[in-house]
Amino acid sequence: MIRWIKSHQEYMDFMQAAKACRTEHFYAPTLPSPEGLALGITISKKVGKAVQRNRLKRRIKAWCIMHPEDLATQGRMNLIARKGAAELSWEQLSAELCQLMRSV
RNA sequence: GCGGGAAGGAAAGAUGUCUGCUGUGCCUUGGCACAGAGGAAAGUCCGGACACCUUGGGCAGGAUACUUCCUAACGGGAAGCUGCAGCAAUGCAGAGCCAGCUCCACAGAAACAAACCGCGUAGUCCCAUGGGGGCUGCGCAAGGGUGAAAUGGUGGUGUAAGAGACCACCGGUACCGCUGGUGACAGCGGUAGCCAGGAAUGCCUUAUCCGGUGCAAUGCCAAAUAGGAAAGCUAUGGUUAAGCCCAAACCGCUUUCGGGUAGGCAGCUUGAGCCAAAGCGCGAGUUUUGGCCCAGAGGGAUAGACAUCGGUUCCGGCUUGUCCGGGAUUACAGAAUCCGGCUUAUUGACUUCCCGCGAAC
RNA sequence: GUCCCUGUAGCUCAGCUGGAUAGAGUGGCACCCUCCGAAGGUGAAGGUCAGGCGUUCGAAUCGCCUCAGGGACG
Repeated sequence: MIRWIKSHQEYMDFMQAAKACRTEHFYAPTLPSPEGLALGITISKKVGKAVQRNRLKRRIKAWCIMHPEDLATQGRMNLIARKGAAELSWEQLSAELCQLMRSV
């Protein structure tokens, strides 16, 4: 079961993250954690306007629910979207997320 | 048919499968039922409701500006008035330079109460028949030239030369009277030479309105703790949420350092609400009656993927049309306390009305 | 939520109490200098003054409305 990170303080912990993975449109710092998997999503205003940011967040959430076999079993991760991520199609997005999760 | 102009509404998708989210209700406590973004939710350009701030007053400051009306209010809207643009439909603009100050570059004599050239004339000197020229002084706004702008135009009287100095007509301005209109104003008649500028989206004047801060307002519960330290101002002082002052009230106030907590509930959606009919009003609107309940998140839900059918457009086929196949595209954009406007963004279209020109009848 | 600032040559900025031609540095271009470069010198080009409307005789400058970018506070 995925736990979504919601508090501001927990997001600030990722400033000190040692390990990080990156692809063309995403940057994901990770932290070790004893309990199960925890995911956070960060999309800044540089990515697009409010409609595009909301749609990208919903798509990432939906992909994580549909592909639990690709995700790690434990650890904390913050998915930060970079410029251009809102223009990706569904196939491109899932391919990039697959690549990101395998490199963890 | 061509060209132009104005107004308006609706928001381009529909269905199914799988996987999910938020709220409310129900009970067997994890299932079911119902509901779940917009016309602009946006920009934050205005106006309010609501909440808090010991109190009262003044100045300062801000906003608006033809008239009447609508509205809770408005810088919004409706109907008109005047001016300008346009053949017209129509569009755009709107207090006051007879209170004071300031500015009007360059050019020009002069940019506000003006003499450079010029037109006249008195004295004097020179050449000297008439007359011409120089210097000093005075009168003159007709002509020239400059400029965006130089004191209304035409004709006459008048004069040394001229001039609204005076006269006639025309144009403007101010005032008076009558008529129409709630009013801005319009029409008619009369009087006055009054006719010496422009800029208040320059300072400003006049009239009207405005206290400040904002739902992270504010209230309650829970948790935590050190009512701590230093510096400054101190009763002719300080504070009273704001630039200043006064009154009244109160006795501490300001800055820095250090420590703690950063959870929950309410506010939070029944409202200047929406729909329909009837009445009133040219209209913006408003009154009555009946019906309805229509998002409430809090790292922020309202969806993601796939399939089918559509819309628009492009390419190909031939069986040329309510055809078949393939590709692209399917706007702008996401509630955050809530309303009333304004402004901006917007795909493909649609509806209604008006004006001009041309043709036919 | 409440506010503030900025927009001028490819880049960094002046000019902002209206006055005509919008400047400076730097970069790019051409030429000179040198055996060749660098440095230096000379010359020309390059602008919708973010956009629109208005005020004025005249607007980069004043007023209003938009657009874009950046920032502050709790």
